[in-house]
Amino acid sequence: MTSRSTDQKAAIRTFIEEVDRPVRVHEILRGAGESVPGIGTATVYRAVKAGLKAGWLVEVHLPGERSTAYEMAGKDHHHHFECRECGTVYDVDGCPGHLARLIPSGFVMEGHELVLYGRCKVCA
Amino acid sequence: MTSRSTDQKAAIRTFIEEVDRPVRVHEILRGAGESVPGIGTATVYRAVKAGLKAGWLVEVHLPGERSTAYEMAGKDHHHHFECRECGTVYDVDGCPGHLARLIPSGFVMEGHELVLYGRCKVCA
DNA sequence: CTGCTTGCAAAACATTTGCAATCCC
DNA sequence: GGGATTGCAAATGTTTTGCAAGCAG
Repeated sequence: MTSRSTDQKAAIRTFIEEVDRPVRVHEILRGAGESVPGIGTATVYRAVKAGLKAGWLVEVHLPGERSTAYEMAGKDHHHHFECRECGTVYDVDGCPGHLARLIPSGFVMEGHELVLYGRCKVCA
Repeated sequence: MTSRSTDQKAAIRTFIEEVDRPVRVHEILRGAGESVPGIGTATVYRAVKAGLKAGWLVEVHLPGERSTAYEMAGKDHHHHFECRECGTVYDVDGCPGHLARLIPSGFVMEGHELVLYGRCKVCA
């Protein structure tokens, strides 16, 4: 039941830390694959699942994307901006706040997710 | 290239109109299947794709859901609330607004998507 | 009739799981 | 050595596409 350290896990976590933006599994596979050739898809999924449970990773859901993205947890509360031109996802600091006022009484708000989209500085 | 009217297409559109909330393909299949028994999955996907292109349908992406949901277009600007208990998705009127202030200068905002989640009135 | 539509089955993807071989401790 | 871990392949679940048969116009 104890967790062991392996080259694969290290490469996966290091890659996600270094890119510092939401990445999808196939990007992780490519990135971590440079340090550990032959790394398998299942290994990435297992590491990601473990990271979510351990709390050092969080999911990022992007409208229009069929695959889930992930980024390091522990950042300040923030949201995302997806460029419709190049597909890159940027972190956006800040939050509109006071969202609970939007829901009907009797409902309990536990969280929210916000994605802005348009064109980034490079593509505008 | 012309579009013909069929019982399947009518049933699909009618069902989505009547439920008046985001629905997934398997829900449409069940709902429209009551009017047109034997309707196929591919038919629903094709009708949905056509609806998106024609503009009377819009996609709704729900965090944590593997399948995309759809609802009628043309409603007033609104967002969604997903109950973590029963999975039902509700429309939420209103919008935090002033979101463009969150993005760095040089970026151009074209739209946004917001999903609130928690427990609905029934499950709270 | 002509050719758009449909349902079925197979194909394309994303994600998960079973398993034998392998590696950490 | 013992059990966690890995890569592969098979299994799931979602969405798309090829195709022969069926219906709208």
